[in-house]
Amino acid sequence: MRAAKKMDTSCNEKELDGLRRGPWTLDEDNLLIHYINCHGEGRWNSLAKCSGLKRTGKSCRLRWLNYLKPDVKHGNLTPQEQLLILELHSKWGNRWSKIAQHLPGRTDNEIKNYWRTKVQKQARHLKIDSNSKRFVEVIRQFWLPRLLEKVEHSSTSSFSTSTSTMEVDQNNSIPQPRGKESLTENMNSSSSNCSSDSTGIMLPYFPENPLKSDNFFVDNNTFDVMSFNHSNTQDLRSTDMPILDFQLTDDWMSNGLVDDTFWSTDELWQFRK
DNA sequence: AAATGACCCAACCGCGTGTGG
DNA sequence: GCCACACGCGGTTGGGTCATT
Repeated sequence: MRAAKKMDTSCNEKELDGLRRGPWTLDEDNLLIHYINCHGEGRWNSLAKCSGLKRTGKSCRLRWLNYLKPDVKHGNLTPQEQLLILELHSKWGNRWSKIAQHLPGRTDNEIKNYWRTKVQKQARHLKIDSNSKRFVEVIRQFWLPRLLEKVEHSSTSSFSTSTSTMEVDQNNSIPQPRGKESLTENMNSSSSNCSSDSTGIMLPYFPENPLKSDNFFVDNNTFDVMSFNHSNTQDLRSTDMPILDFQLTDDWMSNGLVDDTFWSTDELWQFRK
């Protein structure tokens, strides 16, 4: 475990005003877990004081929610989860906690790190602003079809249908993957809600503040990543996209790159020199 | 084997929001 | 309405690890 490695290094630990900072030790973790098991979580400042931890309430809360909480998943994001992140980010932007609500066991911090290290990295390589419509289009045209194939493959090999269907809290605002603004839906490029940018490419419509748009609130409560129309991915793959100076690697599409545990975005791009 | 740079992620910080007195 | 406090969110950073030269 990565944290365990860090626990060995106490040289970075700082103490300011009697409060410790930096990596958590095993003893601190155990103390926090034990205290929460006995008293429950919440009231973080008093928890920090009463537990005997020389940490701020904030630090305790973060450590618990992001790492120690039993239902926190550790390990690489599945293709299904990556697909969902791309989909939801296209709707909500950097609303990490909101996105995380729809990925059980994943934290906003983890999703945020994924976006910054994997997705934004690709945007940098392509010299495209990751928040631009153009990058959304790149994702829509190239990235999602591959992820869908990946999802499809993993669902037939190791995932059951139920694991690819994500239940969404009925009481919360619910994204509509099949809706007008769905990235995946717009892969069909036939949506009437597309707009055209200066390149003449049809772009999906994204309201400036999706949270205020009724279009994102739906009347069903199931997000089924398997329900997307996969048949068009072949068509998309053969579509000419002359606007960008890169191409997808053929290798990625071969069976050899299917990995049940993690899909590297690096496999997607092969840059022309 | 050593040096260097890139990558990754846990943790911190500042700020906004909600709540109770 | 105002204030203080607690909590949560999003952005950023520090440093350990990995890959490359």
